[in-house]
Amino acid sequence: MAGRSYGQYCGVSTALELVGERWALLIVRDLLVGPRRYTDLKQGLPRIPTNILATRLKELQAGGVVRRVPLAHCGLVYELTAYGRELEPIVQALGRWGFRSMGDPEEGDVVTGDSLTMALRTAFRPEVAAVLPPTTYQMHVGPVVLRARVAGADLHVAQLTPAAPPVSGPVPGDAPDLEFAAGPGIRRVISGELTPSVAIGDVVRVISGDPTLLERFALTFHIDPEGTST
Amino acid sequence: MAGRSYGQYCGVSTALELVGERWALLIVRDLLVGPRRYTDLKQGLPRIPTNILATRLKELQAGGVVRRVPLAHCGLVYELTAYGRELEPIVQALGRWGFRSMGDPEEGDVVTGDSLTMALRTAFRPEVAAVLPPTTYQMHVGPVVLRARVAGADLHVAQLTPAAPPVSGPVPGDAPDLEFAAGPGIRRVISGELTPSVAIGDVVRVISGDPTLLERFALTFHIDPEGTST
DNA sequence: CCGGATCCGAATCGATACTG
DNA sequence: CAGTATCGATTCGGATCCGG
Repeated sequence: MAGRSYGQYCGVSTALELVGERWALLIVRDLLVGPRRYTDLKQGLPRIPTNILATRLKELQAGGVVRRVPLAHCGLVYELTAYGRELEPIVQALGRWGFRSMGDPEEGDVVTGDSLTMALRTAFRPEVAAVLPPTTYQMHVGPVVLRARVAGADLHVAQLTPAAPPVSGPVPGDAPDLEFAAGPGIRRVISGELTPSVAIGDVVRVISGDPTLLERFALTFHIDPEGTST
Repeated sequence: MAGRSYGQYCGVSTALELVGERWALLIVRDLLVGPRRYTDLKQGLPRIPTNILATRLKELQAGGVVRRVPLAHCGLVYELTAYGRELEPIVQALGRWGFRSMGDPEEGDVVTGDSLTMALRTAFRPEVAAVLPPTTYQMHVGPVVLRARVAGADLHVAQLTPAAPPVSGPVPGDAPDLEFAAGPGIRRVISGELTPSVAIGDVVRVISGDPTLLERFALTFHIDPEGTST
């Protein structure tokens, strides 16, 4: 194993030995949304080989980043330790930094519920949201359906995607103020390259609610492609 | 190349495709200190295979992170683009996060001038330094010699290590207020596990100047091992 | 010396299949 | 559901070599 070490006594190289291997930070990204079972992770990372996932989870446990928690009645989940959760600002900063290098999606690229949830949390501007009225957005991106409830400086994202609708009553929470389906171009709305009004009908299709609320959405969720916001 | 893609349309995976490969962020770390020539990078990353270094530099250029700059009279240097420099807070955050997992150095681990320079910049607390008198520290860690000049909220680190001493006059700048040699245990001073007075004679050997200035050093450069500071 | 390119064995990764 | 096992395709690591 000495061959895998960077051979430096340094915080950065130590960090990279813990979470710098291929796929590791994407596993962390998904676990930042919540505890996940092995199968959930595999589904959220469609291209990860199963043996790599198993190996990474063992390494992350050995590094004190992830914990394996047997569930009461069925199966088990992986969850981040407190130490692992401290990676959230780093993962978000990486997401912000990588944001402006995302071109258009490659053939076969997917958007997952967890990645979109983290993207929303990354783009969320609490100080802007705080001065806007509480709003619930429901968005469809490909097969993913998310509900983002913004109230004051707080954001709560729920994934409705693979959930079988409960027999009685609609989805949890109140009805969304705005429901829309977005293509990949939603990225340009988040970055401000595209104004919401232009986006409507092009990359955004409003399903229900007041279309002008898309403006509020763009104010609430924003990533400046120039690094001005750090 | 499609086999190397994470297959996700997401800022984090995009970032990891740019700087997530092995060694890439350590190259960035060294370039954050300043432009470096190929040979400098190779020396600062003693364990990197030369073909990997060449490959990474090409990939980082293709990603717009690094630029290749021919020098006027001799050779050329690599330097970060503006986009690459935006990785500084991320590299620092990784260094802070990894800091508390650094055990004692493994056999063969090295400390380089660039890694120590970044470590100092990472541990530097401008708001604390601002209320302390200007101070110049000169530290020896293994073969590395660094001079850190703290003035108000500003820090300037110079590497004296491999520099042939100029024929006339001493090293640049004024004489250090405190000069000391530190072992790996200096880490415990930075983290506050060890008080400066205890450290003296154990992990720190004062060469010249007032030994009580080590206290000021520990106040100026500090990384809280608990994630309280984020 | 600087800035790599080349070659080769060892380790890892990726894809698929299989099991308790 | 939660992984192992297997195996070819890549990549990594170490060393050497080469043109300026």
